[in-house]
Amino acid sequence: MLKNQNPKITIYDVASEADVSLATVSRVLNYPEKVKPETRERVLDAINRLGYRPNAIARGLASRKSTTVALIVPDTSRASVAEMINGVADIARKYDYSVLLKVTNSEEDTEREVWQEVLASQVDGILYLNDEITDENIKQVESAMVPVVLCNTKDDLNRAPSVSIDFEESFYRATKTFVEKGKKDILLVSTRRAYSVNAMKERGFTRAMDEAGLEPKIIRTSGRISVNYDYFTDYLNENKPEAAIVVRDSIAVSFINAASNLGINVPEELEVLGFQNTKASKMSRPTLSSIDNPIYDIGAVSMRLLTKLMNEEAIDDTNVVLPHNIVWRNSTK
Amino acid sequence: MLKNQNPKITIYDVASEADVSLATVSRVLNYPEKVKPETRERVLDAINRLGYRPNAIARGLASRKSTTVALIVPDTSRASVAEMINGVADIARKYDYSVLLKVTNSEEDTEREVWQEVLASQVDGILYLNDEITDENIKQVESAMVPVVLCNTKDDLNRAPSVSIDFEESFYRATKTFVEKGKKDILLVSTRRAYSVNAMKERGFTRAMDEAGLEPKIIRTSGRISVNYDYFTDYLNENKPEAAIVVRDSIAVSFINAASNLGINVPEELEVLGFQNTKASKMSRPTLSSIDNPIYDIGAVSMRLLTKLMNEEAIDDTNVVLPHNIVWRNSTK
DNA sequence: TTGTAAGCGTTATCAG
DNA sequence: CTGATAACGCTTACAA
Repeated sequence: MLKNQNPKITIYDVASEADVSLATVSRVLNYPEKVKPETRERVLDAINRLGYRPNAIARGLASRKSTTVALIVPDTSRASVAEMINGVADIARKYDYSVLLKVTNSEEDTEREVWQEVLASQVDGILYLNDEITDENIKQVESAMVPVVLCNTKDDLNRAPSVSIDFEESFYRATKTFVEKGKKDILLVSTRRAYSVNAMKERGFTRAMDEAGLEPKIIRTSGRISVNYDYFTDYLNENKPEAAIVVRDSIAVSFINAASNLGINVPEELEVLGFQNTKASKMSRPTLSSIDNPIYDIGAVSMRLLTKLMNEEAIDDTNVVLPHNIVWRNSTK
Repeated sequence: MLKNQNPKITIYDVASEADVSLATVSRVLNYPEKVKPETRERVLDAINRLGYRPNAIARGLASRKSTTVALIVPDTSRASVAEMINGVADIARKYDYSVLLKVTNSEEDTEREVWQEVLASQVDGILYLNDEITDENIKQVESAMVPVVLCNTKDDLNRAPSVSIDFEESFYRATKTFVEKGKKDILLVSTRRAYSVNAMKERGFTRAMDEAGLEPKIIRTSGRISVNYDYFTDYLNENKPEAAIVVRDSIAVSFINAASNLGINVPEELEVLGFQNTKASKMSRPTLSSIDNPIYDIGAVSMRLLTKLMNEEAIDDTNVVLPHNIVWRNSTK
């Protein structure tokens, strides 16, 4: 690290080097077409020679735009959020936006703080990524002075722009697939915590079961791997479902492992379908069939939508629903 | 989103509300002890009443500090980087730093661009997270005008501050454990791409094998799950190692799956040890023993080290080596 | 097409 | 302990 060296060169240095005023330098940077080609060349030359890079902060202050967006996430270690971040980052780079990362750890206090910080930080837009949208969140979104996009979630009432698949429909269709195969005893494995997206999944499941005149059985677990395993073992000792649809791949893998350990043959006696299509689905044995949630695309499309909102471009629908499909592997027949 | 509403309130508004000069407001924010308690109260009151939040950008321009660090990562979807980001984010928040996330996609061009952007963005420090440190990287580090910390990697020559475990030692010790159990035919499964950290792991393995007078067998695979699986199947048809140490958990799981599929009993006939101790190790069957790389801590400690560097605090050693241990599960005896 | 000058919202240096 | 006032490095009318 070179300190006190490489004295920061500013727009003034470039101006005098190119023998123009600083306004002209600024123009070639922002509106090159407004500058006569020759002088433009001269300025560009000077910029290269000096290795000048405009100070993003000064630029932000003067233009009242930071070309930065905040990305608020609960926890980066969940496979679903990590891959989404890649999508966001790629598109952000493409449109020359910087990404300020804020991790809330799913704690309400932290989340409130984070919103405050974000508003103070002068970002031009916000990407909010969470499994759960509360009314407080919606208020936060509405009171923000910049556009906000919800990624991978959706407010039931469409009060905020969002990008996700149709969770309810995906579980409805998945359930129907099993119904059509003649399964009667179909189980939905959901989470204890009432994530609003899981509520949508449950609705899709229940609707399909109701339509088929079958009883919609739902069990709810915590998220921890070891706890789940024991819980599933107990459950499967008492019950013999023919098929199970699980709201998260990692939970589905625990479910399969518990079943296998009890000598229940997957998929012959019990078919299992996960959700998300993460790497875990390929590593499990048998490999896990899974509803594919196009998470990278969701990140990318969210960021793109946000750029449109920030530029006040016309948009037909601010609630984007991406298509999804089911990847069939060996945990189903 | 409320636009053109909630007119941005500035330090001037607070000043007049509290009937002091803006300088005083600035002081209560930055050096509260330099302000008489009564006026301080008055100002604080005004701040609350108005809901004032200092504009981070203006502050950055005036103070020539952004209280922002850049976090450069190759790809967020790798389990190891995602969890590290959590560690970085937690400590950054604790010290009131913002985190600018830059994803390079492991592409050299993007990486070069990213360094340029980062230098222009006036961050106060840089966290560089990659499996591979090239000489070009070291040059970039050295030419940066702000401190840089390498996370989860290490330059052989200690030319840059870093935080990681002792990769070589961890593999040396792991190998020795197998040697002491009487294994002779021990295999190291590494990657084709010559990541410098994997080179260190290989050195540790080779040293332990050499000391024991055993032949250090190393195979190298690509990173893709399906390709690996076939490759391992072929290999295990021809060879019957007694133990395998694998440079990454996900690869280790593929290796176990390939072995199991061939009827090779893990751990009875073949013991397998992974590296990283990710969630995958608990989901695999048999569960995977793994060298635990304390990745969250590495992120946290890196960020902490960076804060010290940025504040020019005295530091005894800028190359931090964190302890590690091995978690034994069912893929070993 | 280019230059001048007034901000942008803070911090920081000096007086007082 | 507090108040003026000059930066910070850039964008953007407005003039020329």
